Amino acid sequence: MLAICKNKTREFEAVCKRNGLALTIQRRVILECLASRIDHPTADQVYDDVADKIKGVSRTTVYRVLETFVSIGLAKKISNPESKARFDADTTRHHHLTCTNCGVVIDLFDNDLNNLRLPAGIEKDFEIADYSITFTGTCSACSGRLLDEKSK
Amino acid sequence: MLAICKNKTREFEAVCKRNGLALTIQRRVILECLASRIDHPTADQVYDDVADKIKGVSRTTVYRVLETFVSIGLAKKISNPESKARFDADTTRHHHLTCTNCGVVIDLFDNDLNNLRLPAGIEKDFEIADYSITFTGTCSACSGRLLDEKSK
DNA sequence: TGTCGTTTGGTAATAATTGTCAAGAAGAAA
DNA sequence: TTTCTTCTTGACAATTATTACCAAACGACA
Repeated sequence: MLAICKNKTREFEAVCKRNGLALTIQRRVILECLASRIDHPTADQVYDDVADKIKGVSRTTVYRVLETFVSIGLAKKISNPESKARFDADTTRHHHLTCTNCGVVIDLFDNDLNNLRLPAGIEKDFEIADYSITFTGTCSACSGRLLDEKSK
Repeated sequence: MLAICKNKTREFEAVCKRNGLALTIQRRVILECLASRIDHPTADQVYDDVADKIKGVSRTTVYRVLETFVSIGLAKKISNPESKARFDADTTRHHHLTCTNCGVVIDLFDNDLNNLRLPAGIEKDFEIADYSITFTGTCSACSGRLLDEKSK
């Protein structure tokens, strides 16, 4: 995890430089915060984290910086059925288990799923850059909770 | 398409009855509207459609009814990276091409993709109910547009 | 260190969604 | 079909999520 963060920091500096973006404290801390989490936080959740570390950060800045990260490829917005954006600093191909009960999003890494044979002929109408599979269902925490409620 | 709508209407009546829900004009029209579209509209887009057909519908009602449809299985919220919910009356397994430029969501039906071999051992920690693949990239309309802009 | 263009913070505005509650319709019973 | 009960809706207020704006502050480079 630490190694990942270190690499991410180096990537951050390189990508910012390449894109002519200043290395500000805000960008640095927001990236660190996002990269250290595996729970695909919303912008507001990132803000809550960051607010403890930088006195007086603005919510606006967090939203703006996250958007910047997406545009330069340092982060991704992940697909989810909620009506708010969730961010992920891991931009490599992987998939998600999302609990329809509590909304938690769990990463799923799987080599076979990363190398699907795509249906022939699509590329004519749509240039596919990447894909991600969203598995919907019930996480183990919610399974237990739901069973408990039924047994009452 | 008409046949699909007819089936959907029958399903609508059956499912409402089974769940003890009244067959109101609002629910009927909202379902018809959603089922007749293939573009995965947001709640507001559905509202715009429905507002023409029922005098004085409330936006609240549209949001509420769509949520009801999801809870009784007549519709799904589809996963997308935007910060608003999109709905789909087709609850059978299928996948989506979403354009990262304009946001359009195109259906993709493919037998192979519908029968993926899931990684072993997951089911212990997460009960998978279904899955859907989101392909991200550029739709043909945007490809053309982006090329045009470059050539200027 | 000074300059200059980039970024940020604060606030207001907008978009998306939800909560509340009285009035109005559906469905069952008579 | 009329009445009654309960489910739904509509109007409006309240939240939540996100964006726009602009003056002040900061980072990069000479």
